Amino acid sequence: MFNRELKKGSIQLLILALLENRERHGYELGKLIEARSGGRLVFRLHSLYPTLCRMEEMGLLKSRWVEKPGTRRRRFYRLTAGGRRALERKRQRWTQYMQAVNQIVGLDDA
Amino acid sequence: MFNRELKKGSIQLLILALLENRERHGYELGKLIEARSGGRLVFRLHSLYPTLCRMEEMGLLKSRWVEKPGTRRRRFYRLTAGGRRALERKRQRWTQYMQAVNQIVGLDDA
DNA sequence: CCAAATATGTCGTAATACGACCTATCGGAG
DNA sequence: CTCCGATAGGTCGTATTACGACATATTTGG
Repeated sequence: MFNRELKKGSIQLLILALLENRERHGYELGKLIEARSGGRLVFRLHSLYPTLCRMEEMGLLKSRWVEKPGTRRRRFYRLTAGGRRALERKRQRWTQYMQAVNQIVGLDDA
Repeated sequence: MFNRELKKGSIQLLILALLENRERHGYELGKLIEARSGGRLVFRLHSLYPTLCRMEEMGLLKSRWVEKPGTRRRRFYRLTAGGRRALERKRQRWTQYMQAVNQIVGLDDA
């Protein structure tokens, strides 16, 4: 629904926020973003996986494989200490960015 | 100040909004964005010029050279009818996008 | 006279979301 | 039983786009 370029830069914030309280796997993250935005914000799964990989390399996430009989294997991600700090930083940046754009575009409140 | 990726996708909205009521030239647009965001949002001029060019090709803007004695030549841009429609569309998209992200990230209001 | 601000532009790079494509398992409908 | 959709993970190449480096020219102020 949204412009591809508009979505750039927010995906990491979204992932970090969804992992704040519990560990989740990639597919779940994609579905959650779609559900919580009322279907308006959709990230393709094949966009999420490379991003998760990158974020693990950056030290923001830690993953582990979980294999249970009766279910397919899943890779669960959880926040590291660095990821938690990044979440706070990105939340602030996002808020300030929103305010800056709104000030110029002439939207007082969303 | 902001992440490069975060800024992608909003520059066209900003330009269209600033041109809503009067024509302006490129340098002025850059300075205005910086000033109105309190210096927080800065787009380099050499990012603006190609964007303005693209937007003119897309039919959103119309430009004209203005040469006055005593000043350098400037290229002024103004909105076309299509640009005006694009502004409304992008304003709505931006608002909805903001709401979707905030819903997931857990920010109630900016 | 020289520096800074004004004013516009080109070229190559990096980041990243997506489309196309691939693999595999599970539950339910036919 | 078979096929399909949902679940679950992944690779590779492409398009978009903001930026850094670089180039150019004029005007104003110290």
